Amino acid sequence: MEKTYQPQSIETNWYQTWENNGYFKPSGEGNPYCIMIPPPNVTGSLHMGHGFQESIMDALIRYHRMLGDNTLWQVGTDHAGIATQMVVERQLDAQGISRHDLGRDKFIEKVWEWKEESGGTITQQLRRLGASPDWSRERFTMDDGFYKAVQEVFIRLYEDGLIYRGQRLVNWDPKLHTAVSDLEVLSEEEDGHMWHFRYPLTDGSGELVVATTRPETMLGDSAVAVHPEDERYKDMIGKTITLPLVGREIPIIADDYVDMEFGTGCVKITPAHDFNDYEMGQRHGLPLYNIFNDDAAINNEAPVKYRGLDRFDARKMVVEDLDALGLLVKIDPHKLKVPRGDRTGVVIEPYLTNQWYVKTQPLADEAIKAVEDGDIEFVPKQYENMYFSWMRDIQDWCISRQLWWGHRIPAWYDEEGTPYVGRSEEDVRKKHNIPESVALKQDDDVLDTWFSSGLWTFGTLGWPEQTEMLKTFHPTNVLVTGFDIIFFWVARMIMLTLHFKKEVPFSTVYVHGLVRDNHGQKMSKSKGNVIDPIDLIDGIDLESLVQKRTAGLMQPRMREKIEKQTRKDFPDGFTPYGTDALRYTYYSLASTGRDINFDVGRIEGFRNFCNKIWNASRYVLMNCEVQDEQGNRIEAQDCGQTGSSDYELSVADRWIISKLQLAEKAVAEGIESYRFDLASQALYDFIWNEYCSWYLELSKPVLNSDDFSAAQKKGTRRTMVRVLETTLRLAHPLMPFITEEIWQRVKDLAGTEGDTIMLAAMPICDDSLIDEQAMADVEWLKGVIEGVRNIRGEMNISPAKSIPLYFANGSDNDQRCLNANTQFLQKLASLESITWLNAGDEAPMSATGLVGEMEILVPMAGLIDKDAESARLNKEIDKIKKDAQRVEGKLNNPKFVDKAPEAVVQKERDKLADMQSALGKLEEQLVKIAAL
RNA sequence: AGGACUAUAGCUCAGUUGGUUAGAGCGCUACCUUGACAUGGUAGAGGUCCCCAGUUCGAAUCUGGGUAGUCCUACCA
Repeated sequence: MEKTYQPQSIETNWYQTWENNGYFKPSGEGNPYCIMIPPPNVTGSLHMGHGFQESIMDALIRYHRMLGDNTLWQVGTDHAGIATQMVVERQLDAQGISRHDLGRDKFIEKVWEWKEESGGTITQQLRRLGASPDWSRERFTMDDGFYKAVQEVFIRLYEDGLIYRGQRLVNWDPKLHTAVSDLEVLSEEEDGHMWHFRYPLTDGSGELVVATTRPETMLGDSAVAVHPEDERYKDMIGKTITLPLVGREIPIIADDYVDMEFGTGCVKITPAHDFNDYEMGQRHGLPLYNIFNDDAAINNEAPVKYRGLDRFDARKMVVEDLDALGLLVKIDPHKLKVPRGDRTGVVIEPYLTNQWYVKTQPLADEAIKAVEDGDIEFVPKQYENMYFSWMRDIQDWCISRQLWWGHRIPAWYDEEGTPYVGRSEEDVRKKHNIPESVALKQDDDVLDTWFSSGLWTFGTLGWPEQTEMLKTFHPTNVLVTGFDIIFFWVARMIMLTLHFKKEVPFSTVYVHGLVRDNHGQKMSKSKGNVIDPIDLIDGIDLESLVQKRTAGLMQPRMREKIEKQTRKDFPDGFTPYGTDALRYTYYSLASTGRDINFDVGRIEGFRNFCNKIWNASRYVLMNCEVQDEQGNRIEAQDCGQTGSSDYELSVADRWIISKLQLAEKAVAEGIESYRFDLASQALYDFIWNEYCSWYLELSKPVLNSDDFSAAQKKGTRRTMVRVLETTLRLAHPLMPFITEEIWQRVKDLAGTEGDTIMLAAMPICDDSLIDEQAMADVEWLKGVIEGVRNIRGEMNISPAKSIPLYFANGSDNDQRCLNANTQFLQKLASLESITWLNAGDEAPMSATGLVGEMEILVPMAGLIDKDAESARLNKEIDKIKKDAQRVEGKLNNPKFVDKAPEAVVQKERDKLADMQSALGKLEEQLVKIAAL
């Protein structure tokens, strides 16, 4: 074994082996356990959020697999309609080709080509993380099976009356020329203006002043509204306005919706271009004047002068023209929320079109009930509120998209535009008796990507066929996801699955937080703070990192800033930390679903942890094997065969076995409650602070001294290697690579068999192996050693210097412990001699420490400076005094003594007695020292 | 506007049903190349648990009110 842990040399090999041997497939035995991967975009690449999410899923999967469950991690990718189409369009754009030049079929061919070419990126990156899904079952949301499922779902929903086609306002993306759902629109506050215009009454009796943030829409006004109670305008209700620039005569109407306090109290109403106005238009039977075309440029409904103008140019011209007519009152600066497409960033228009909708209310009712009844549980719980509030106020879901890449809508139109829904043109003709003479044309639109991903849990398992996989693994156990797609995906999966499967898609939704940078900032390309998980695994030099972060940035100023920041934050780039360290970092930060701030400093600590495990294993092997000079095994030593009894277990052996049980319990509890931070913490603590720091140190005197028998040595070797082997299995779900690498070398020494640690048994806490006496005895030993080390440390006694140690005021138990642990003490505290003082024995002048009631003494002669020891004692005395005062105060308070439970009071009394006794001893000692 | 969440060591975070001497990792200080490991060891410093009030014998923990931050939902032209 190498002297230090080198992750890159072991990771890819093991992954290959696992995958090639089919270890990721369900075993076919045991309780089913299934997780569906949230399918990443097929053309995407791995970011920190994926890394976090996949690491969590992989830990759960590996844990359950090792528990013996029939474990399936279903993997696949999403066709991601808009995102993918945009990527390919951008590429074509670079060659000066538009998708319209190619035509639909050719374009789609191009997208498939692109998918073949780059679709493997993310799945390869998933492998680098050590993820263990069943790749043989990999799916794609546009593969044949999914096509069938999507069709079936659409048709059945249509037949159930839950899908309809309707004309209404939608969110229109003028760049993509498609409708998008409410969720795909992001509204941010931006600086804008409020324009005030005069609208003259037709009869010349006066005018109204309206305020608007969107002057160009006045070309489509069909009314002006005021509040019915508004005294200022009461008389004008029912009169008409002659709309400037257009010349249309439009009514002044009264509606409660108008806020008298806001602006002038008069609202221009443009039903075709505003959601609220649309509603009002419906209430008052107002006509709709659609003044835009698909590009959001002015169409022929508007006066000739404005036709063909872009909406923003039109705005300018309208304002200028109104000003020229003396109708512009004023322009105020105004902050307003501007709706933008989440993909394109352009301003979204409310636009009147025909679209397909899912009637969500009936589906949502069931979906709410499933969570209310506890059939689905969110972890953490508070996300259920978010879910409920959205579901209870859900709008119909616009599912058609005017894109080319996606699932084509299974609807055909005759020449009158009547839609017929069916599996194919033939099917439609048969169902509706449409003769060949009538031409049918399939709907050009495709379905919202989330419509197909909503079928993910059952679509991937073979539905609509009743497959064995479907029967075995559905409903799945847990969905691991971010809160940002609860509405997009989780809610819709629940609705669609309940409707079609009559069962929930999963029983638990584990919602994790967002991965941010170390300052709590969202990672984004434009901020230049993105960290690629692969770079953490493989390492990256500073120049490449700077290059990566600044590539493709538009503004040179940002570029400079990002470069500077990067050089400052990571002057050496990243060294290769390896997958296991990265994963461990994620786990350590995965607490209660809150966002995590990823600090690169932490990963280094866990890389060191890997190194610790590595070297501890080297030490164990060194003692359990006869090795050549390179450290290769020549032969195994006898580590106590399974079933043999020619060995003895020491207190230390029984202690570490006990501690191992507790660690097993803590890890299991952590994983099962999705507290990976607690699981990883417990494991870290056990391995580093108990196994390495104490147990392996305690093994040294046994193995290196002739004072111990062959049976004792064997007992130690046996415990050492078996605890290591068990710990590796315990750690495997969190750190798959290093554990496999080492396990292969120690398994036979520990009497274990198996081809891979992946399929070995997860260790489970055995209470009968917990030895309270052994744990107490080792605590005693640790107390004495730490006491001596404290004196050494504070007195600046060289660790190389062997010192004598005296024990005073010890009990029978202390003496028993001492006798049992003499050699350990001698070695670990580096003692030259040990002397037990009975009552009345004269003690030399010493530096002292307390272990319970017992005193340990390090003679001062030649070692200890009087002043330093006085200072040390004073420090200790002050500390205890302060604490004692507090406890005394409590006990002197009669209310406390009367009202607190007796056990609590007694505990305080005991505490005080201990402190007083300690104080007495220390003070006595201080006097002695001072008298020198 | 409504709602959720967060505030604990210099930094990133734990802290179970109110009873601890409030913890961990990193960083910091001093010492140490001892035979697994300097990606290491030993010892240590470091906290007004955001503020105020309340409940209680007792509050980091419960209640109310503030302050600051993050996020979600809905939005007034």
